[in-house]
Amino acid sequence: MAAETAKATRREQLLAIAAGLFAEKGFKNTTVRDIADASGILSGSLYHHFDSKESMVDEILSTFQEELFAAYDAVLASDAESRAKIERAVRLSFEAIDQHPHEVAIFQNDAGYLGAFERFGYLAERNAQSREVWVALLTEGVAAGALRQDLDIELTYRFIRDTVWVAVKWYRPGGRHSHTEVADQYLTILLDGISTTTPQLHERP
Amino acid sequence: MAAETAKATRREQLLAIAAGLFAEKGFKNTTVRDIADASGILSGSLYHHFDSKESMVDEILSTFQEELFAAYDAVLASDAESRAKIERAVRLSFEAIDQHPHEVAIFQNDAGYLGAFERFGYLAERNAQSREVWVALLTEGVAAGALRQDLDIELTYRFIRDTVWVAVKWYRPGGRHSHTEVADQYLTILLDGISTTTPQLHERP
DNA sequence: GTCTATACCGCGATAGAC
DNA sequence: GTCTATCGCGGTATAGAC
Repeated sequence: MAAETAKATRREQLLAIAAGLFAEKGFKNTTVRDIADASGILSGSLYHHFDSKESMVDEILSTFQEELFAAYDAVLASDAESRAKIERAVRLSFEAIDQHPHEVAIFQNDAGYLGAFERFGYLAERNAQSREVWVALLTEGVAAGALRQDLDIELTYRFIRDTVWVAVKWYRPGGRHSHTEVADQYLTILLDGISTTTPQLHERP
Repeated sequence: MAAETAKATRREQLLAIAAGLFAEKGFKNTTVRDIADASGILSGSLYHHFDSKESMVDEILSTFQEELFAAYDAVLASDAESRAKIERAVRLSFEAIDQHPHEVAIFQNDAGYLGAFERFGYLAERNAQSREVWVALLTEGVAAGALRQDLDIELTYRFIRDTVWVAVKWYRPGGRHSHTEVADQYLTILLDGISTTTPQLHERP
């Protein structure tokens, strides 16, 4: 297994370099030569490790998604309170942005383009799966009385999904705010809003 | 001026077609031949109207941004109450998504790539300008007591900016929700949160 | 596992006829 | 204002030497 690890390590090195470039410049805008240059080898040599540029991004995304959705499933299956589950799902997402910023960025920026190919059909499936997770959490939250009764679940789901993942555009691991701090601020806004007036019972004397 | 209108109209037709393709597939991923095909002419003919593909996206973005920022300036300069100004700025943004979805999508998806060229330096300037508008509105809101004192202005600005514009990914003009309905839901969440518990005074017995 | 060399294609753009 | 024809570049990918 030592030999296998070494082999896998080289592969993963190259994938990590590719992921950084894909995230920074976009899949289509990153050339095979860019990846080779950044790896210190020539473009032809990359094809000893991978079939194609598409194969590289495929492996990057599918590996990440597998890990991420296993984590979501664990939250959904847990027996915590409704509100706690929602908080954990949100924190999980910011943690993913912290630990896999390139993968998240690639998914955010290029899933639309890649999803058009049959090979990347699983991206749409994962999207549907994510929707199910959140709709379940929100529906449960409303039923349990933890969330407002008048919420449009579908709209709220889209807001949460987009507003969480879009943070990858500016969040930098090791920057001024930790991912837990960002999650705290986000949850405060999401759950209680930015206004000083109380919700439901509008206004005070 | 009738002749001029006809001339401008042809130009604008082509730009509108290009904008749709840029928004759908991305700037880099849209070929000059795609645009020509969709316009019913050959690729060479496009160069009678425009210098280059870059010129096209330049004209699309700069025209839109000029209009948008004039609207923001009007809100900022108005003498409405702090909270009302914030609401108007948000509604303005959803209105822009409704009326210029292609332009917003192009900006969201390709500003990063395009901004690297000197020619598109104004994109970064506009970004800074937008930040100034929002930081001013939020600072004013906190000072006036309309917003929580403990808000991280910078973080809140980024949340609002991203969470508003990202709606272009799923909002469809003429779809199930009008842009005003979406803005209503968004403002409700932003200002008051989705939770049923009251803010500030955390917890109950 | 990497390099040399190269095939092949689609891209943005141009020149001149109509 | 559009078409025909074409150039030159840079992209992905391949074959075989080292």
